[in-house]
Amino acid sequence: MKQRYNPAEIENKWQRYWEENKVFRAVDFSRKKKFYCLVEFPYPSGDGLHVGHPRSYTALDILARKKRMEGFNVLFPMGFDSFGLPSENYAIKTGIHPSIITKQNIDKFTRQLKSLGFSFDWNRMFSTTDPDYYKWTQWIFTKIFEKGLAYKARIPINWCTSCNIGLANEEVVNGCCERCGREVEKRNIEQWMLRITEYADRLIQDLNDVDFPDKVKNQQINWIGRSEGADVDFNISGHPETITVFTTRPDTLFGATYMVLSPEHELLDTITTEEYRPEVELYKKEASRKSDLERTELSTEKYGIFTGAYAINPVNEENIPIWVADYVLISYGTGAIMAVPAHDLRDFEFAKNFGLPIRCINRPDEKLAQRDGVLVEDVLNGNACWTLDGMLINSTNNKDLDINGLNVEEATKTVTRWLEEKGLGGFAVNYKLRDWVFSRQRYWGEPIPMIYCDDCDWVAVPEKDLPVLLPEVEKYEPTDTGESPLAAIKEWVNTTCPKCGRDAYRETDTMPNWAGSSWYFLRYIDPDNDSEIADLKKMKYWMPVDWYNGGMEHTTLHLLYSRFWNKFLYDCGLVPISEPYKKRTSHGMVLGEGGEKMSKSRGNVINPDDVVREYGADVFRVYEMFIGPFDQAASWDTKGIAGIDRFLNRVWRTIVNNEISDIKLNKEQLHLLHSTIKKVSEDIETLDLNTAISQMMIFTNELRKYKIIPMEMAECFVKILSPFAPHLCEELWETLEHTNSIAYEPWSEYDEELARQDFVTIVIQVNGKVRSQFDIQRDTPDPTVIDAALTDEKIKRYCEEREVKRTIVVKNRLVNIVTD
RNA sequence: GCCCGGGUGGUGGAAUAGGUAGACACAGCAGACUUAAAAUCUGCCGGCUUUUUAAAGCUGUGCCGGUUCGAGUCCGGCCCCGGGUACCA
Repeated sequence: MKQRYNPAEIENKWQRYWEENKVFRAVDFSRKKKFYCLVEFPYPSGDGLHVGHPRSYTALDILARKKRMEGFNVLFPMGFDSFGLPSENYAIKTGIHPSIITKQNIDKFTRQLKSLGFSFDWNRMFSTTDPDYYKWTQWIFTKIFEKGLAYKARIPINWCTSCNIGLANEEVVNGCCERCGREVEKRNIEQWMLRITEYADRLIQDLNDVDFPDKVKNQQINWIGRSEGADVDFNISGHPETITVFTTRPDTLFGATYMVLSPEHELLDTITTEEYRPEVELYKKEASRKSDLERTELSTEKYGIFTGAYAINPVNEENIPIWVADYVLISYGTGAIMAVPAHDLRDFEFAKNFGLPIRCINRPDEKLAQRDGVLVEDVLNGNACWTLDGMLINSTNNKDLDINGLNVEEATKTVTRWLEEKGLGGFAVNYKLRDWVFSRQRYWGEPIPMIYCDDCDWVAVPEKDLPVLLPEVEKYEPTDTGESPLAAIKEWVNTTCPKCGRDAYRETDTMPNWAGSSWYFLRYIDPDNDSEIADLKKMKYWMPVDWYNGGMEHTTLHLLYSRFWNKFLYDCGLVPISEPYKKRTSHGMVLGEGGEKMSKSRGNVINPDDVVREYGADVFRVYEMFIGPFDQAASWDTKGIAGIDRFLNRVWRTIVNNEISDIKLNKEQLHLLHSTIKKVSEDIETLDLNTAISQMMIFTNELRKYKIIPMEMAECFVKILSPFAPHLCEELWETLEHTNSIAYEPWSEYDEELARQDFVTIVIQVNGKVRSQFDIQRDTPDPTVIDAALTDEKIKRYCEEREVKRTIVVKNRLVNIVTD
């Protein structure tokens, strides 16, 4: 009589079996229905697998395994996103080539992943650093360039002085470098940019067609930050140029009392008068020195300088002073605003500081003002700011524009139309989303496949010359000029123009690590294709990804970028559908034992290898799923895992040590079995895996009470447990005298009728309080149930000397007796 | 500030559509087995109160109020925690 199973032994045995028999190969063009199940591939860090990784992989492995048993042809691939800084920084420290480190790390990850028994199709594995793969990453870039969506721009970018690297807006967290935490400053560098803004509207629109959590959709929509308004052209007194401003409130045009330019605005030098030039120059210098962090930190006190120039308000020809202030950003809208202090909080604050006029042109709606505790009088006098709806006043030029008496919406429409008619501006849309800074001045990334020729300008490297391989270098550090280490290799940099054959030089920037992950889901479909990114027919069979799970932290970066690339490829006719991911879910983080993030410095890191060694892979998998709701953060509990160890060993003992025979199931057994199959089947589809496991525990606790276990119960149960604990269940399946792998056994089915109970417990309430209960046949008619309730001994006591006014019956649940 | 989540026993968490709050598990306590320990098995386990035990009553899902026969669940106001975003005109 064995007390415990030996995980090491059976896990080894079955992992070998799966590999040798190619059990989890996905078959292209199989007649079965396809299911493409995807998890975000990892960056293979030197630390090895984190316990957070298996949370995502196990959940979708369970889903993938269930789908196979349900007859789907499942594609569940794995690969590695291996370009990036950690390997490069390690190379700088040790002088070992990043490719060697990367290879070691991938080997380690692969071994760890295999030890957990995930049903990946390892045959399709690749790494973004494989030249066979990044050839096509580069090729896609050349397509983007050819379509005019990649361009070089000399713009102020975020520069981390510690990493010596340009950062995308998305990599700057609170004005600091996402990686090292160092403050970020501004620096002008020529960068390759991708016009993701061109796709902004579609990236919002098409969210309607996909099954993503609202949280994810909202975050993407907010990140893209579409806002509608109007562009308005202002003439400048004494200058031929005009300054265009973007406003979401064209209705407030009559309330504009000054204008503000960003310190980086191109017309600032032109319009500044001699008298104010020294001050403005000084202010510009100060502003350029400030980092984004400082700019936002100083946000409490708005500060600016008068330029001496005046703009002419197009609606009423009024001269308004032009100021410069860094609360106006060059990177949004036109870098210039019209200031309406009476109806914009920032302008109000600024006007207060500098004694600029505040002119109310919108009488607040009484109800709204009352709700917000604002006195209408104060707004009318310019002593308070009102940004909400109301009735327009003081808003006519006494000629062709009069919006007095209108509300905000009506006035906005009227003014916008007027601007369009007069040729002074009109409807405009702006986005918070910026174009994607695609250049990195680093070594360990895909070389951007571009060649510069004095005669032909930038020319894309032709397909036949791809990939542009990373050359060997001696030093991996970026140069002090901020250029990539590649710039120092003259024989690599100097080349000839693919167009005209004259001397030319290569781009030395490399791609960001978001590049390789922007299309990897396509490559899994056809990983060995050496003539195109992937075969269109195969993509038509497999795409879209049916279910994509990943971290919440990738919502605004990876998820948006890869949707963008896929849409671009779709527009080129290279992929079959516009939205790559049909359904998206996100897993919560796995925290350390105290609820804190796991980190070496805290010394609370759990190593999956240790857990597998002590308890086995199946216990590890089931524990990670039992730990809490899948989409929420969960903290590791070393004691909690013991409960799962007990559970799986109980399952083992129950089936191995008991008599199992082909006997008929009684009513309770039928109900237990069918309700369990139902619960587990449904919960897997919603990734409520903790409650699925809980139900299987209830089932096991019942089953082990039996003297003789019916074969049907044993078999059905082992099948539904098998996605969770695949090694154990393969072994048990063999014990139950089956010779095939359980992986493709048909999923246990349930009968809706049998899953329901024959007898139900009816609770009796008196005036809403539970007083008694009784069992009765399911679906007993109401009058019978009421009768039974009223004749209940305890209830009789409660109802003595009281009149029963009303009875409420909830079918199969309760009776509530209302007395006076 | 704005946009999302979330506050349930000592702990992780359950609770379909407004219908028995605390499933399942961890920890704890008591017991069985054992020379002993581990493992395993059995029972108890929100708080307060009453009782002779079996039991019974009250109270209880962040706080205050409301709707309802009935609220963890719905509505209004507030507090706290987590995530995202931040002068976006």
